[in-house]
Amino acid sequence: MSHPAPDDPLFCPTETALGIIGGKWKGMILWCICRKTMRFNELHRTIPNISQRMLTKQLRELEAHGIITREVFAQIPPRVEYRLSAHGQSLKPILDALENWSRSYLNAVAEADTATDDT
Amino acid sequence: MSHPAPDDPLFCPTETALGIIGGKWKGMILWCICRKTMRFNELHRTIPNISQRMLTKQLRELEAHGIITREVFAQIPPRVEYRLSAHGQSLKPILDALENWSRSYLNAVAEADTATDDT
DNA sequence: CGGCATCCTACATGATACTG
DNA sequence: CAGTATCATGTAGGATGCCG
Repeated sequence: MSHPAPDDPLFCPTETALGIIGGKWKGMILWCICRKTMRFNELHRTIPNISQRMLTKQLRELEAHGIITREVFAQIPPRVEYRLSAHGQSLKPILDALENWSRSYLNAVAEADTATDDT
Repeated sequence: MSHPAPDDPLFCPTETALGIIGGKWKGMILWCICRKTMRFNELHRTIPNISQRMLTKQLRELEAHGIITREVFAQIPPRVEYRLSAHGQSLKPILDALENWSRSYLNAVAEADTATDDT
C-alpha cells in the first residue's frame, strides 16, 4: 500500500483530506452530489465548463477514494448514477463548513472593497 | 474586482474556500502556522521538500487572501514572521475538522486493507 | 536570512474525435 | 448516454543563481 504513515513526525493529516477533495473540480462535483444523486450528463450540464474527460477523471478519483459510489444501470440508453457513499456523507459537515466560511469570507472582502472604493 | 458573483446560480462557495486553502502546500503551511508563529526558514525546515520559491509563493497567496500576516523585523540578519490573521483564525475549526476526518478516513482504509490482506 | 528572477520540465487540463 | 483515446497546450512546480 502507499498511504501516508500517521507515525511520521511530519505527517500532516490535513494534506490527506485536501488531496482527496482539493482537485480542480472536486469541490463543485461534491457540492452537486452531496445534495442529490446525479447522472453523468446531469453533472456535465450543471458544471458547464468541465470537459467530459475531466468529469470522468475526477469522478473516478472520488470513487477510488471511497467518497462517492457509481451505479450502472444495464439499459439502453445507458444510465449511470453517482451519489455520496456512506463515507462521503461524513464529509458533509466539512463541505457545509467550507461553504459557510466562504460566504463570510466573501462578505468581508466585499466590505473591504466598498470601504476602499473611493469613486 | 474579480471575485465570484454569489448571485450566479452556478456559484459554488465551496470552490472559493478550496481555492484559498487547496494549494499544493497550503494545508501543510496552515497546519504549521495555525499552531504557532513561524519564521520563513523555520517553515522551510519543517516542510522538507518544499522549495524556497514555492514556500514564498504560497505564503504570498495566503497573505493576499488575508489568511496569514507577514511581519518584517528590520534587523540584521533579517527576520520575518508569519502567523494566522484574525480571519485566518476562523479557519481553525475547518482545519481541525479536515484533520479529524483524515484520521478516521485513514483508519477506515487501513482496516479495509487489513481485511483484504490475504497473506 | 529571506527572498526574487530566470529557465526548464512534467503533469494537469483542454479540445476533438470515436465507441459500446 | 456515458464514456475512451489521442493529441495539443498551459501552467504549476523544481533547480539554480543572484541580491539587499
